[in-house]
Amino acid sequence: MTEIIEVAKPHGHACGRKPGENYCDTCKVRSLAVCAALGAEELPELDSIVHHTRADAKTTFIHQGETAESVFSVTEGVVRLYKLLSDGRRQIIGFAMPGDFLGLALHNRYGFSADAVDPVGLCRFDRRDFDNLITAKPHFLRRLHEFATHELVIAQEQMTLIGRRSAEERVAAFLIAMRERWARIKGPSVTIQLPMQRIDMADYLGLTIETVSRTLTKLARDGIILIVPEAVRVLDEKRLAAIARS
Amino acid sequence: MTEIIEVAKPHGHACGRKPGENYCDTCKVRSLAVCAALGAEELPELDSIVHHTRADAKTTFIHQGETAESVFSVTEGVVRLYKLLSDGRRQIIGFAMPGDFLGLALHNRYGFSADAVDPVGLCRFDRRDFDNLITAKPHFLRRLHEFATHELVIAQEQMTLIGRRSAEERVAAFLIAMRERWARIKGPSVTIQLPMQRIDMADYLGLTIETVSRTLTKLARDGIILIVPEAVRVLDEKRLAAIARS
DNA sequence: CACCCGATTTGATTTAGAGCAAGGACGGAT
DNA sequence: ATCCGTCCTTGCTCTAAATCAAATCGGGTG
Repeated sequence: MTEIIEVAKPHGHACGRKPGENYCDTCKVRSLAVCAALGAEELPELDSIVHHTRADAKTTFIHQGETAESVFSVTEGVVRLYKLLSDGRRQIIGFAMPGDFLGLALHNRYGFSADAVDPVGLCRFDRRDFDNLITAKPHFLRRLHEFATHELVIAQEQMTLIGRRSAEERVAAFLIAMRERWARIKGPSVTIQLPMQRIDMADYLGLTIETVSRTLTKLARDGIILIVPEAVRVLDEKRLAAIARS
Repeated sequence: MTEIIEVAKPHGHACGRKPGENYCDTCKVRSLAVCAALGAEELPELDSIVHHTRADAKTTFIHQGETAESVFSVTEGVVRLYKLLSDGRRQIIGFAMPGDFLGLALHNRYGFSADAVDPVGLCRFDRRDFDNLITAKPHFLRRLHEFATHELVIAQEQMTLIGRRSAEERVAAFLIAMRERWARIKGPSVTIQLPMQRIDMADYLGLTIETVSRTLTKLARDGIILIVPEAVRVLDEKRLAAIARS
């Protein structure tokens, strides 16, 4: 029942805030997020409808089937998005990271649930407000559309991964994808942060926790990676990529 | 090497065509397609950039990896969209039917191939022209974005289907999905047209041809469906839905 | 009509990964 | 330091679906 915590704003919108003084100005992930479509002069408009919130690790802040009243942009931390079947089987449809937008794939109700893997920072938008912004700013809609088509590309690649590739290929491809995503946010590194649990990787890759564990162990035994807490270190980039490419 | 055939237009755009006289006016699937976003007075603009084409059964008209110079709207027939791995494994990422749009999930190059399952009618647009139209008409972009988010919802459901459901559940869900799609186009029917081959269903569902065949045979033996050439007849809707729902 | 060829079905066997059951590692609470 | 709970790993067994191998069906063609 834990819900997300709405962070109080030091300056209300209607108060005497000086022009240019807003959160979005100093946002570290603005250039990655949908917000990058808006110029500096438009930021106050964005700032006036954004609600800065946080979600504690392990809390669910989007519930599959509920009326979709908000959309979110992730500023910090990692979110897992998943679908649940009636008998408890789960498919993780994606991990959202800083700069990612949540709320593309929805109609009136959320088609998935979302929870914080670690402590997460979010910009929440009322769907109505967000819709008005889209209508007023076609270039913003365009950016959103680019995000949607990019998500679609990722989803189709994931279908191929799950439908046609072996456990080892899936795990290797996952590691490389995570590495590239972190690189965009934090810059390149041989250490791939994996804040999610093994079961999350399994539910993302259409495998079981045991298979993921065994596969990582095998990659480590083969000298391709080194398993460390919350991460893996890449030892043999070439071979890892070769496995992922199939 | 067979390429799509560009159909000659009886009226060139620059010629003395009377206002209101264009293909889109009489298009049977306009209300289903992206084109529905444009009012009657805007149709000539659409008509001026559309190229009516056909693709014979079995011909490939989008090649994965090639520069994406066109986007398409399907007016007739069924198209299979797929990704190929270097060793020949194939994942069909979707079947496009009349009203569907091809060209959402692309950047500079096509990320998938497409070929005609049966004879297909297509509206082809030059990407540049299409882009100009989008820029000029925000409501058209909006419609396109709705198509993209809808595709994304479908893709995420497919991920769940492939990643977490049994062969029988996959086949049952596929049959029901096909039935609903035909219903939108042609109206409801107990006969589900299946113009694609077993191997296409298999590659769509992440299974093998033998498993698809056996599963259909089992559904038929259980009195849930009747297998007929190019289609199946639904005999027990309730049980079919129950299997698909999991 | 007989033949051919591709698609599909069916049967027999194998296997990748699932499922089950212990251990082990690690972090937080007492 | 010890206990406890969660997560992760490992070993063993089982099974759903893959793979291999024939039939069988059906539509076109000479």
